[in-house]
Amino acid sequence: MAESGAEETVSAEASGFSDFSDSELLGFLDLESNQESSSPLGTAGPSSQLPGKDGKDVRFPTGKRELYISSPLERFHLKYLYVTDLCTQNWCEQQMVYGKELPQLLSSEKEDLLNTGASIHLARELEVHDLVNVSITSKEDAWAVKFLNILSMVPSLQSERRIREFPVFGEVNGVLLVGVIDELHYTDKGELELLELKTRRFPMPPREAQKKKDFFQVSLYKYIFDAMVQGKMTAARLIHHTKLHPERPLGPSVLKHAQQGGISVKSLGGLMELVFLSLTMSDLPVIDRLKVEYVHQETSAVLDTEIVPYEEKEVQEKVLHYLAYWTGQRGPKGVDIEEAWKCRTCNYSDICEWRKSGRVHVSPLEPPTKKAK
DNA sequence: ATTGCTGAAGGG
Repeated sequence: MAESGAEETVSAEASGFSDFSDSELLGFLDLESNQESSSPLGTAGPSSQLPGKDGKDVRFPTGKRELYISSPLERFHLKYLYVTDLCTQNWCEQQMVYGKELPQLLSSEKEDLLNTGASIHLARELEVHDLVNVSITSKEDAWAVKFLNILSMVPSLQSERRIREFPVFGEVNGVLLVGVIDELHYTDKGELELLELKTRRFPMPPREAQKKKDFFQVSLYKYIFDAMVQGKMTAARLIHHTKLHPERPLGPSVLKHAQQGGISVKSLGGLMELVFLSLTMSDLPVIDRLKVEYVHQETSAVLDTEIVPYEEKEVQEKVLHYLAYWTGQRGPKGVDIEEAWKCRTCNYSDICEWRKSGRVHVSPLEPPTKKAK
């Protein structure tokens, strides 16, 4: 489906905004907007509820020796978390923490692995839409681009096309989570299916720990996506978390591309309202099927395909547990002894406090145990 | 502004 869209590159003015890189806007390729597409019968999945009304400002007594230990969320100056933060946390929470504290370079071997995976993903993305560079100079611009992408993708999905890299965001237990869904499409049975592609260096199926993490990832995407289409995420809550300024003028490049996409907005606030209308009024169902596909990087051979059972309670429990670390209700936890093998490939095993605490006592340098047959 | 700030995922 190689549709040629307006391809355009706007180079970023190097005007002191080195902190902001260009953002990418998807080409608006489907302005015919076939809104008459039959709405697939959403086989009503388990209704997701977002707990945590939050909004309660905790007051710290100004009294004498009230010590306030800031939460990791505050210490790292994070207004929100990525879905993949929680997934890394699922792999090893302690490793995730070190990754935030010491974002050192990965080993080049690991870097190659990740880059190869990223380029395979990019190639797939380009199969369904073009990319357009948009100059941005503020976080409002960055979010506006994200919203414009959603506005272009929703109709595309509803006219039976697959969409890739769909942005999601949602409030869970008072914390904003942000992520990107790899792919969404309708199956021939009319079910809305989420597909997560995982590429692998070696032509072997994933082990249990890997699957557990990936299953959690897609389940969390569904949790957030469902809440979005059910109108549970509001502009007000998003603004609350991100501290976005809805009335701050958008940059010229963003405005230009909005116009080219047939969207007339002047402010971020107006754009946000459009997005929430689009999400809730487009007859989008909740996600019916979660699929993870493992593919060999070199040969593209499919190594494993998994249909993930969605257990809403388990997802909620896990998220609650992970967020308890972030909100300072508990300290970080490393892997259990059975998963000490993960330490072998961890960059932080030398300095790992969890290991020093003796909870894991398998040396990462220890040779693999030979299995006598 | 005194107090600032983030492409997400990439794979194991």
